[in-house]
Amino acid sequence: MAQTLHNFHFEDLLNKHHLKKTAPRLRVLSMMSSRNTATSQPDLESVMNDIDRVTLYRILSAFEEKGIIHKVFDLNGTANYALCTSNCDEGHHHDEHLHFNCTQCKNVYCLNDLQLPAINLPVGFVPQAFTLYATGLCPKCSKKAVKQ
Amino acid sequence: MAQTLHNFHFEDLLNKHHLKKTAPRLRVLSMMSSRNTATSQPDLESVMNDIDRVTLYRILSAFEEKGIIHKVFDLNGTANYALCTSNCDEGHHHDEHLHFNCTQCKNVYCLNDLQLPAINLPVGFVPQAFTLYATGLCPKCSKKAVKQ
DNA sequence: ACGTTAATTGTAATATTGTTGCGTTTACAT
DNA sequence: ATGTAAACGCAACAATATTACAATTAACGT
Ligand SMILES: [Mn+2]
Ligand SMILES: [Mn+2]
Ligand SMILES: [Zn+2]
Ligand SMILES: [Zn+2]
Repeated sequence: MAQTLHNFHFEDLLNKHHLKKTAPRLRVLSMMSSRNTATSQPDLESVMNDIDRVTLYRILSAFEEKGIIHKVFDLNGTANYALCTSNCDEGHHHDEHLHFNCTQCKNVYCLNDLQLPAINLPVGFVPQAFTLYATGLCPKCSKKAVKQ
Repeated sequence: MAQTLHNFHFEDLLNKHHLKKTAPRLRVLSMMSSRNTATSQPDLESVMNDIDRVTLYRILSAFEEKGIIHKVFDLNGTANYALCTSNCDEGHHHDEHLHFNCTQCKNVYCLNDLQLPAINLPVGFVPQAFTLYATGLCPKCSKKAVKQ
């Protein structure tokens, strides 16, 4: 998100979901909103190395359950987390956008604006949610590739 | 695959890729071809508990590299493996089909016949491959749901 | 302000998944 | 039959995730 988000936004967000405003939670929200790509669990852990690992896992699963963030696995099966932009409710996510995983920088981009085309499944399959994944080069890495 | 595949098919397959025909490899191929869903790493490990874990990992990554199988992460980030049906080459996969993950039985189905619609990405993103994921109820589980 | 309490965090222990190094075995080409 | 590279088994380790429980603290009513 290029937009600067302020702490009281996060505090409101936590309030709304009946979650206590704690330092670790605010820091996680702040870190994730300061990036334009999803944040991997290893990243989160190394940046917030003063916060206990278990606490981080609990914060992440609480946020995910409340519909504040959503989880995406990248090419290597690593968990990445990004703020939900759509109005995701407790237990019901609506993050049916494209996830672009750059093979160079490994970043995962949420392309929220890209709406999925209609899919019709074989008989018997009852879909609940779709996600489209793409791999390739992100704008930064494709630019670099041209220069060389 | 409902079709019964015979051992000599697997032996030919291994030959083609310059892989030695060993008992563990043949058993992995046999197990995977006997199922109509992808096989999870935990499943593989518990069924083949007499084969060393490391050997299984090495077989899986060799097969994946050769384009014999492809890897899919399910909802929980667990690795699942399925035989490639498209002509996948060494290092180049073409498994751009839909992966359906049943929320009930947790099985991952490769819906090979379902071709992906065209997607146009924002400027700068250079795609290499796409995968479409869906979650929901598979035919078996949706049938059970109706009965209750 | 202050005390109460449920929610949250920290700590330790454990489980699961995946990797690396190395010695032994074996498939297969000659 | 024999030599050899490939594959396997074993041990040790690394990374990721979960559980149980004790200590702390944010939020609430007074
Ligand atoms: Mn996303
Ligand atoms: Mn598949
Ligand atoms: Zn990139
Ligand atoms: Zn099912």
